[in-house]
Amino acid sequence: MAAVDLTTHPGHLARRLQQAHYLLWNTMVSEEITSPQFAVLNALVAEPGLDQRTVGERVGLDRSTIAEVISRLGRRGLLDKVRDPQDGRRFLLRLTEDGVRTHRKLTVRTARMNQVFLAPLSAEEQSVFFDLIRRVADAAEGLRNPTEPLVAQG
Amino acid sequence: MAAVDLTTHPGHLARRLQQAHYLLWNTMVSEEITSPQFAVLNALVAEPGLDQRTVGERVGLDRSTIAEVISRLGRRGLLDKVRDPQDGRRFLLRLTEDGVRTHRKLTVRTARMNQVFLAPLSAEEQSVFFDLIRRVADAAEGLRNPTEPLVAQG
DNA sequence: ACGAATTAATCAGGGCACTGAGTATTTCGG
DNA sequence: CCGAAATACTCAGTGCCCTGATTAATTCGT
Repeated sequence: MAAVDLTTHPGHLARRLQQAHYLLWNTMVSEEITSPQFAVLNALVAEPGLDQRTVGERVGLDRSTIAEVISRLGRRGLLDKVRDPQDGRRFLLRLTEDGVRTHRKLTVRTARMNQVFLAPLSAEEQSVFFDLIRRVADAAEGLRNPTEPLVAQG
Repeated sequence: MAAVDLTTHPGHLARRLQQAHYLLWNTMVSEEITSPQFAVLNALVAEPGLDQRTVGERVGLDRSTIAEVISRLGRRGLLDKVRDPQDGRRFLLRLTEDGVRTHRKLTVRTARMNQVFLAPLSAEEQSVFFDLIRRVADAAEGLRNPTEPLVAQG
């Protein structure tokens, strides 16, 4: 009797959206490389030689998850991991030839997939879609991440 | 050099949105009961006596995941599982007293959390947010789910 | 009535995501 | 210089999410 309507719950919608994306990715992009894995490849194309923690920060994966993802990409021979001679705690990451090739190939397919995924929305709606999700996600991230006391000094 | 901008990738945004939601849920709603678990409780408040597969359908969880979630809720004593006397393949699910109480308690907290989560958006923006996400998710689901050949027989 | 197809649930296996605890290395304070 | 704090990474544990294969029960066609 006191059941709520989940279609007005942003968390439920976010989960369903991600599931839908997962499915489409699998059929249109790759069954081997996942979307988070592609995000890591992409980060290392943009900034080769990043360490593990920073890559995680760039793509939004915590320390444990990024370790697993990188381990899988390493096993597939898509990236190399070398200890930083300057700082023995860090591992520096760099794509292999194969990693770069894979990233290039998937970039094309991903673009196609995004078009299909967003096809139900007009161009303006797509911009709004990005804007609204980004604002909600950023704000919620900010709640957890006290980015300095936020004082307006001056 | 050929790196793409992930903030224009709906899949990446969907993942970040869900992560943000996960965090907020943990701090504002419950550390014990997860959002998918709440969805299952909610489905059984609306329709007591559903079988496992149907609950999964209602909340958007596949056969394997729904089995795990239900097993956890059962272990916590929030629902009962009895074999359907009419059809020995099915298990009929029903919340316990404790399950109903838990659902009621979390319903209140969830509403509060949704307000905080959506606070960055105006009321109209929130409607648009729901509408756009729902349309994209539904369309993508439809791609995978050929809802009958769609013939207009006359 | 009886074998074949269908259906509900389970199991094995891979991947994502988080927390808390532990290890190794560097940095900082006295 | 040396011990304490900070930092990068690893490990153990829990939970979500999917696929493909298997098992048990029902239904359907002949």
